[in-house]
Amino acid sequence: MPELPEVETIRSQLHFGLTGRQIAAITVLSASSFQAVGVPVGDLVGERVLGVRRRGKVLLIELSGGWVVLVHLKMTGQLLFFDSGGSRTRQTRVVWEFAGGGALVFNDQRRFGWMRVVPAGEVADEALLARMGPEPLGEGFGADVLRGRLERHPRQMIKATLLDQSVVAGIGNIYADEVLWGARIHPMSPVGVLSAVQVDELASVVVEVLERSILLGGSSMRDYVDASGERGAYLDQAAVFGREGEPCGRCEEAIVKIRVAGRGTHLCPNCQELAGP
DNA sequence: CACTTGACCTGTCCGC
DNA sequence: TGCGGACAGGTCAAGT
Repeated sequence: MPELPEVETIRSQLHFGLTGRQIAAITVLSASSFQAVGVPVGDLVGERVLGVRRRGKVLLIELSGGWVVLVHLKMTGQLLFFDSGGSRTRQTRVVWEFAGGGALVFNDQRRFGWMRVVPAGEVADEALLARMGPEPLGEGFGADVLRGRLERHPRQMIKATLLDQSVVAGIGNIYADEVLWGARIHPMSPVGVLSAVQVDELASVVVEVLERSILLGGSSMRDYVDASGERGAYLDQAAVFGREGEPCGRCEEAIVKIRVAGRGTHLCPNCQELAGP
């Protein structure tokens, strides 16, 4: 569930809270949640946090000593920062404690998420990162870049393409639906039939929606909270996601929920017409 | 190649 | 009240 706006919200909080802290202990309560191949966990004790970056939905916690810890929250992961103390729950998988107090707590109900320790020089070799497409909020992203990425998948349904992290980084199920409503594109439209105007519109809506969500603290379905435990407010004003049966904000037609590419998909059947060849 | 299904997990919600 | 099943959705691997 955490997509780009949620991960970015956590990133900025952790960058502020963790930078400069020294690791005093790491406790792994679920082995599959903490992947450190060939790296004794004890080797990280004493290292300091240099900063926290983000690539798509992946967080990169940079440590002294040449380590980087990648974090993917998948659907139910939470990363909570405590300035002092730090409380655990039944879902707590990993706890970092810092010298002088404070803790980073990784909760993950379903254990799909992970923390992965990687030497800094090998971060670029991570397949997930190596394949990842452009950052939609990065410099240079725009209609031309998006068009270039979409051209590789002319027959694919646009929703499946937007969910493909190698096309554009950071978009998940919630924002794919929101963005397609904003651009008035049916999620099942083949990429190749979209007009130039539609692709232009899509590129600008992607940026608008993601930026607005960051301002609102992201989306909280059930599990997502930011690093201080707060829920996000984006879904309070979402256009279609989670609003099946409610009137479309543009035309009053009832929002419907269908299945596209194996995912629950929300759209307005009136203003998102299925483009055909 | 495009698309679907299943796996990875756990919790909630629905119908009977 | 209990119980089985569908569903939730990020990513990868395997199957159609």
